Amino acid sequence: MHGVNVSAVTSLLVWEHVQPAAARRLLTGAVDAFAERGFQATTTRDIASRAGMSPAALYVHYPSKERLLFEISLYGHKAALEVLRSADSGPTPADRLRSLVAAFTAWHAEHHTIARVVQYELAALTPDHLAEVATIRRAISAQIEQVLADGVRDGSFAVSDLPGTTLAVLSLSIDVARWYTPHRGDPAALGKLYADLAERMVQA
Amino acid sequence: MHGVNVSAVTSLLVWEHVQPAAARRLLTGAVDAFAERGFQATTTRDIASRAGMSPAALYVHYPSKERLLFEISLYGHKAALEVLRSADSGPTPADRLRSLVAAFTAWHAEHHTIARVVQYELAALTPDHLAEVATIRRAISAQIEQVLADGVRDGSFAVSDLPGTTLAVLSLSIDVARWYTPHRGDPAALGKLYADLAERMVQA
DNA sequence: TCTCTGGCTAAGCGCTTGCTTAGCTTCACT
DNA sequence: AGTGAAGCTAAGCAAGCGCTTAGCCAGAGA
Repeated sequence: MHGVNVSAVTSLLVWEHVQPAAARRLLTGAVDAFAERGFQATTTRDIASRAGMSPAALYVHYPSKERLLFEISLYGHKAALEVLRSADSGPTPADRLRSLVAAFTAWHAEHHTIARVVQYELAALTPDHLAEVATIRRAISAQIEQVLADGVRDGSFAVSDLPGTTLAVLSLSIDVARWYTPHRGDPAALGKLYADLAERMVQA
Repeated sequence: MHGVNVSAVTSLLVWEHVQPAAARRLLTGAVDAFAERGFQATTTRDIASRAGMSPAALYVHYPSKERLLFEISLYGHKAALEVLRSADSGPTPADRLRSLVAAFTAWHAEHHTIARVVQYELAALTPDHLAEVATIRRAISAQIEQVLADGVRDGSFAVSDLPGTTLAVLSLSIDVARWYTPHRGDPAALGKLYADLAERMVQA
């Protein structure tokens, strides 16, 4: 019933590290299902059938449905943080901010199914798993806050409320995961627009 | 088990039009539960027990769990649009934008439980109910887009991508529903901050 | 006083859920 | 050829789901 679709094809590269292939098919199926319907509305039978397997096969590779969610959420958070870390470059705070926002926004558009799970399914994680993921989330916002602080210090940014503005900049990119679909334009172009808007939000 | 809490107290004024009182208690219980766990993870038994009733009592007042969601979502959307309409005033587009963003943001903070249901539970509505709510959503974004267009026309705003910027301004406020909790500060102060940020995003 | 209506509960129905069990097949390695 | 592990399926279990049924009770109207 479920053939190879665009999302599964892109995911092939993203989830290359997941072995064996059957475990990866279950995982990409779960990403699509969780993004589409949410964790609670997704059944293990749905996930298994997207991977072309019987329901029981899921438990050969993952001990529970929640563990599948955690695997996705953890990797997604790590990927998002990595995107920010490698984008944080440029001669001035303004350049760095533009680069950060462009990359973070484009990632949320490009990987909007993963991003949807990362941003909106936290409540379904166990307390332990949530705590692990929360650590990465703090690192993500710290990355933005640092650039804003650097810009304030050298006088290129005028920010009255640093934590509040950090959250606002993050919100801009994160909310992309809520509404983005491929027909809404090129992720890179969206990233440029948002980089522009973010810069104007803070520049002195 | 569930006593009168802050949320229920505030909701008393908001949901005054829902009669009889038992139907209102079910509705406010559902708002809290849906906001906390999401629609799919909320059971009719949970909603009923928050209202201090047996599970079957829910069906005396509402024909289904989805109908309860629709009632909340429809009223929430209407309230959000009303907030925007009555805030759209001021001599210049910049004044109007500031007023709109401040009010819309403060509403999402003040009524963050309702807002959470409004913004993040659309997928659980039936197609018919979703269509009805989508009409209001279009009116909401049209309200923002109009002010931006007016500012562009009189030269006070510089906006390269009107629909994209409209969406970004909306995102700023909407995402508040995702992270806001009462200990994160005064809704009005947050509204002022966001009004400031939005104005800077677009001003020429 | 009797009856009707609105609001409620106890019990439970049919179904779906996450997950388990038992067992089959394939295949690398000896 | 024989063995063990890995990967899978058919079948099904206990629990929980949304919702229904049957009936109780208080209070208003005749």
